Amino acid sequence: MAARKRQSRNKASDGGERAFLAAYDASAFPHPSVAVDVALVTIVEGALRAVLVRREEHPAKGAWALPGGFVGMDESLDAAAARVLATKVGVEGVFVEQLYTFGAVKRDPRTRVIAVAYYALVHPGLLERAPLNGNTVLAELAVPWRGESGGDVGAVRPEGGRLKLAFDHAAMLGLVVLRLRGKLDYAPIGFELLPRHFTLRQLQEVHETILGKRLNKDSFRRRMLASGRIRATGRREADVGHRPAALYRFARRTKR
Amino acid sequence: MAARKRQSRNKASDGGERAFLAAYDASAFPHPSVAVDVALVTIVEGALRAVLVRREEHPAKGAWALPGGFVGMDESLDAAAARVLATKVGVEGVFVEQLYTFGAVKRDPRTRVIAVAYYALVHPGLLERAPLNGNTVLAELAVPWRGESGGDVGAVRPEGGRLKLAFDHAAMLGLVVLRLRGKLDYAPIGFELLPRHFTLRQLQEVHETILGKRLNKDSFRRRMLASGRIRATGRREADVGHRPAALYRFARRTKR
DNA sequence: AAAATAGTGTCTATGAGACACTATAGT
DNA sequence: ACTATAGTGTCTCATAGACACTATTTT
Repeated sequence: MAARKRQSRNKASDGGERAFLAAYDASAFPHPSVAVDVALVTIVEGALRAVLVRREEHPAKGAWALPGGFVGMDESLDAAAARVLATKVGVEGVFVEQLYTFGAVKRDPRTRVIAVAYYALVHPGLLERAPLNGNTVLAELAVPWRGESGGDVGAVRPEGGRLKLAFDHAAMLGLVVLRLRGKLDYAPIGFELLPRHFTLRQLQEVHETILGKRLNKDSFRRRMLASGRIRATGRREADVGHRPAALYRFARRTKR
Repeated sequence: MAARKRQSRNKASDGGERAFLAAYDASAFPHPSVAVDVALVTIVEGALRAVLVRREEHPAKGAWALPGGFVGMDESLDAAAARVLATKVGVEGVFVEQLYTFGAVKRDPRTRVIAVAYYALVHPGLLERAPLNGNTVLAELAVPWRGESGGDVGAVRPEGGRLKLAFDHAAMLGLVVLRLRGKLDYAPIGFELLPRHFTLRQLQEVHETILGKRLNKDSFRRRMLASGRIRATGRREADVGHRPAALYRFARRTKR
């Protein structure tokens, strides 16, 4: 396919199938750019946070954006998302899932850019080596709606101060929260935000943070223990100033 | 990083924003093609069906594909999906929702094509004027898995005979079924597949078809009546050979 | 011993499934 | 009158929420 592109650039071409295939030459008519934007989400101090990068160039210069990049011609979308995480945030091997594709014509003023949004979940301990300097911040998410209403989600500096979000990234973050809330009960989302061993209390706090509401302790314990998705490690937490809780780990298989 | 490409094209250039914007010239480096593929789904005789079109050209010539088309430079993704439905199937104003974006490098052998998959729901009565000739068929979906396992979904001619699906369209249809099953209880999906007025029995049959399993009649009635999403019209069905059922209609607002 | 949270047992409210029964159309 | 399905009433079972109580660690 790449070989055929040469023909239209060096306008040598004839009839038959070769001509047909040349019609699909990528440069024969204009194509949109395709980018991936990845919301790398974690939980710190009982609040959802996401990595944002300040834009140093036009458009939306000075605004804050999700880490992103253009999709290479020989790179799958999933691979592009993983590359963005690895090169821009220094994170690898974490949970990543495609979210939604944003394709409004004017979403990027410079040219047509179709953005495939992804989200990734990570335990905050894994972000310690991430380059959180002046250009990159682990912003706290401000969700101005309850339940599964949906809508834009804002970003605030941990020490305070609202961040202006670039393009449609407030909508992307809104969809991330909506997706997390929707899938929390069905998919192993909570575990991705915790260290390998965790207590039921920690897991409940993660669920409460994602859902934005308090949960019943007794019912939560029963549901989790009955779900078959967690397994006791036999160990307990230490140095906690009260009765130590049992430590659990995520069990890959849902045994039914 | 893309800023460096500017010299390759418009070599007349100065500092400042103009030069910067020129760097994003769409033809400065190769872009993938972006297409939309739309699964137009309906229910006939207790089975899910989708419109498929036979490919008359390479690649995958002779195989059956979802109606699709390339996204125009001045056309949003949603608009492209609506255009495909209108021009290729003659259907307008129906429920359409984005599903997933398929971006494997080799999914289309001719060149790089990223496909944004959509699904649409329609009552079969609306397809009567659709061009269902030799090139277009309303294929029955064959779901080889239960529940929410997921996986490829096949297509069968209504009169029998398996259809070979082009590209990754079996995976797209699989995701459609998975999405329908997942959203059935939360979103107004069932109503889109029924005429304006319907009986509870018809609604239950739609749910059973989507879920691929039988439902409890009593519980289904109670759930639907308590959901606040349907409203009695006061009318009843006629000419049914037994006690006629009350007709309901979809109530837009969920009153809680 | 005091403080603090972990963990258990039990009661209640709610909703799904099951079943029996009554209602009402066409034939 | 018969048939077939609509629609109602009630019982049971499973699960979530609420509450009371016991257990176990650090200070």
